[in-house]
Amino acid sequence: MQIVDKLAESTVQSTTVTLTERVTDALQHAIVTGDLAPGAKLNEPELARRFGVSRGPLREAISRLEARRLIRVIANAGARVVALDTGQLIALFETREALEGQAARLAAERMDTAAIEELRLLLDRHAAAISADGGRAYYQDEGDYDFHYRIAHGAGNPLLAGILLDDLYQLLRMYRFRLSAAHGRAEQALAEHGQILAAIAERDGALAELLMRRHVARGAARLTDVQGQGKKDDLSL
Amino acid sequence: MQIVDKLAESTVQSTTVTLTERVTDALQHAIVTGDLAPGAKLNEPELARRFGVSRGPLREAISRLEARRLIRVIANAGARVVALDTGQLIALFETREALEGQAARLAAERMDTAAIEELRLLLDRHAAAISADGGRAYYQDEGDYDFHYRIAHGAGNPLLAGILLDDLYQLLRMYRFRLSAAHGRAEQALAEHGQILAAIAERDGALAELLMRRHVARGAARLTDVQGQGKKDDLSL
DNA sequence: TTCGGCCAATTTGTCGACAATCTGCAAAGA
DNA sequence: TCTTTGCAGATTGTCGACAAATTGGCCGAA
Repeated sequence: MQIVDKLAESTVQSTTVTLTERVTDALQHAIVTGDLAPGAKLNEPELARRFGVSRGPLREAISRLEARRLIRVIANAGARVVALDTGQLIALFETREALEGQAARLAAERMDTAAIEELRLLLDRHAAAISADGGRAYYQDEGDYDFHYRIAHGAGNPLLAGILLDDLYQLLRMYRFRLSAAHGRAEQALAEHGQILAAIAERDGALAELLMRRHVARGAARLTDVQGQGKKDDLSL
Repeated sequence: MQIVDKLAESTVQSTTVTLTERVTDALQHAIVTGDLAPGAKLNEPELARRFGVSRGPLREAISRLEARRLIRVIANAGARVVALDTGQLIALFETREALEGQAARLAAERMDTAAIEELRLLLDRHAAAISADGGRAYYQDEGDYDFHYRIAHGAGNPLLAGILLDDLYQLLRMYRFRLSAAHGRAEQALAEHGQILAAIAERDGALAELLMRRHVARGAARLTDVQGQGKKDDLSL
């Protein structure tokens, strides 16, 4: 916090990007990466100076990130970065399990064969990356959500995709960032993706949903295993 | 829009309610009831005059209602009340099906016996109201969500409840208001509530989930039946 | 008649100042 | 010494003005 964080310049000159959008992105990044720590009090004048804008767009950014559950605002008392704890992590995965299971079911009903084939190629690329990495981790970057992102969109339900990808995704990233999950079992995760895709390709919605729900629940177990090696509840390390 | 809409005064003097919160409530009400029609352009100076506040809190209210999916904002072009259509209605119910099914499952695991008994009494009250009304409709007011509200809370997952009750509830109310659903089959709906509750009381999460998902899906069918009697896609009547 | 360009009016985004509320510290009282 | 109260400073909420972007209407050219 010593220099003014330069807001990202738009690389597409034909679309207008507001300061609020830029501050939202920058603030989100600072939160997800832990630069602004979980539970930390957010000071408006200070952050406005940091990002080089007035308090107006900064307040709007805070409000947007509140909607994404990264920030909690109490009227007249201020805003804080959301605190992380095991209970919330479990709640997040229970919620995602339901939504991603439904997304997989709907994808089995609605995804066209071209998109399914693209997804198969995507998993091939994942497999190659895992081999190159010696099978230690399943890094997808946005790609961990590239598969899930594709399924969420393939479900053909914009509301469902919006909740998963706009409302919950950044909170999940926050946990993943904090837990530095080297997922282990990369081949297993990839195999699960493959099974889900096979069920979708066979248009078996019930099976796709069941497999996806298991997959998400196993992801929860892996993350809580990592977390179990430290303090049980407080992730504010 | 001839007089200034008086913002509701707080009846609890010990807590401070911001203008933004008041404007959010008033604007939400105007949208859900159709006073501000689906698809309508929102004019900031006009609405600020209407509610007797400056544009700042009005903009904050708009942003909050965007998070609740009642408003769609395009940067530099303005905000509109969300348009309603069959596709979105179906998307809403598919999403609720997944979430409410999960809520029922979790409630079966976690709800304590006192809360279950209260819910049983609640259904008794619902039954009495239906009898008094000659069985024509299952009016619950907030009570249609009194049962669902209770289940969502009984699930013990604040994130899941938040999505259902904060993020999606008002959009659902908007559809219900518009479709004026006399649900018909009041006894059937009540019976389904009863079956869900019985499964929860028996701690049978899988059954509770299945029954709840069916119940929500049937609700979708009823609403689309009502809507099917008018224009197929456009609910902007 | 239709389409494109230009301009003025309006709306949306942002700014900085003022009002309202909260928080922390110091002093006084028990 | 501990607790309570009051006050000052800081922060949050709101206001109105200015800047930036959009929209609609009119005019001219094809």
